[in-house]
Amino acid sequence: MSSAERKAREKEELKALILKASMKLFVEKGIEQTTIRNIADAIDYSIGTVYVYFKDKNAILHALHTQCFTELAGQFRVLYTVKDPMERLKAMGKVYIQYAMDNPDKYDLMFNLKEPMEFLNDIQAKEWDEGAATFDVLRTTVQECIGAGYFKGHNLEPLSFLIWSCMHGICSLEIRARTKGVLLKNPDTIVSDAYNEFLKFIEKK
Amino acid sequence: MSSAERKAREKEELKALILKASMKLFVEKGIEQTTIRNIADAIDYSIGTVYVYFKDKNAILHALHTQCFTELAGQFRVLYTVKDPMERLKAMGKVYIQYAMDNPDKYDLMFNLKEPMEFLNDIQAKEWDEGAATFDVLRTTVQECIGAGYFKGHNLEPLSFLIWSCMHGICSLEIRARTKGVLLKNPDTIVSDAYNEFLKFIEKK
DNA sequence: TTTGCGAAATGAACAATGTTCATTTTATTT
DNA sequence: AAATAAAATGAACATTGTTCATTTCGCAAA
Repeated sequence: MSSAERKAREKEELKALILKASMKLFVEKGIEQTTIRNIADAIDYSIGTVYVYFKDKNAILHALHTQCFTELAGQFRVLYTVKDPMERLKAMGKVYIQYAMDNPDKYDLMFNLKEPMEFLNDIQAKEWDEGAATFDVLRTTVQECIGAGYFKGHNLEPLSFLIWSCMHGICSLEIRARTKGVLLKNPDTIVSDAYNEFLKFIEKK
Repeated sequence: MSSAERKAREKEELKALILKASMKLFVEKGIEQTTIRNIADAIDYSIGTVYVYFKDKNAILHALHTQCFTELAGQFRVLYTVKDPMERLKAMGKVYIQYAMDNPDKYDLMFNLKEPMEFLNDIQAKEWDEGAATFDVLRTTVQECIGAGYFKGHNLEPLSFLIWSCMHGICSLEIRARTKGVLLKNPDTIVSDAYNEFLKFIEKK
């Protein structure tokens, strides 16, 4: 049975190789500009082989999407050591923004992916479960902040959503502005400056 | 000279017709799924004609992009009657969110458009000038709010950006969640609920 | 009315892409 | 060594954006 095991492992490895090359090309040239032929070339396999391992181009996007969410969730793990909830909340924001700024293309893939519909019905849940899990971490932290006397008069669910929206909005607008090369008075510091403004709102007891 | 004038007018009309049909198809079937042939069919002209009036598919996207920003700017015009700056700021948020919720596909077009690069160098400025102009209106309002005693200890530029980010984040996440059909505990009211949380932060003097 | 000319419209043709599948190659077992 | 299963292949197809030589049209001049 060891040969079967090796085969299974090799299959996984090739699958991972395809994903790695795809991500590289997506980041380099953009999703639209990356063709299956490009991917196949990059890993020295034929076009058909790519289709043996992934149903279609969307399946690749899909897998990378999940991968990115898992990666971000991983970044959040360091926060479990931060006991004070407000400190943790602030750190979460920093980590989130840092991830988006370090990986603008991945962030784009995570949130701005134009999903060609059918995978809605298909596997739908999986990759957004990762997103939902991350949101749970945020909600819990906000809950603890409320317990510690912050956010008086606010409601947990919409407040958590608002906080996520703020972070997402900052990252989304910044990335968009960066790739277009337009507006924004202080492009270098606007993100951290905006984040500081955000802190002034949430820190008040 | 009247025939020349009429010809010029007819050209503009056909151009507008192409844009109208394109927008309809984009909203109906999505940008990727809308082909030049579809557009040509919809207006009973040939493929080539579309290319007589627009350099390529991107030029069409581009024109619609500008059109949407102009439309949103138009919605803001009602706000000029609101004297109190904080009331105006709150109303701006409402109008912004309303526009995004009423026209999710247009909003997507405005902010999530994957621009195939060259138009970066080309006409770049134009369509984002609309965005910049809108941002100016926001900044001015925030400035007046500060003058009225709000936002003590905050800085105008990053604060304005943060406020825009909040609104954009709310709309962006909601639209994304809606088209995927996932997460969010109270999908029906989450946007207005989050907006209300937002108000609690900014209303404090 | 007829003719001529410039502008507008056309659609066949091309290159590039995602995708399929019958065939070939490779690996494993008998 | 032969047989069988698995994996890899790339030619072929449908669809797309795009181009351009050709045709059609509108209108002023003869």
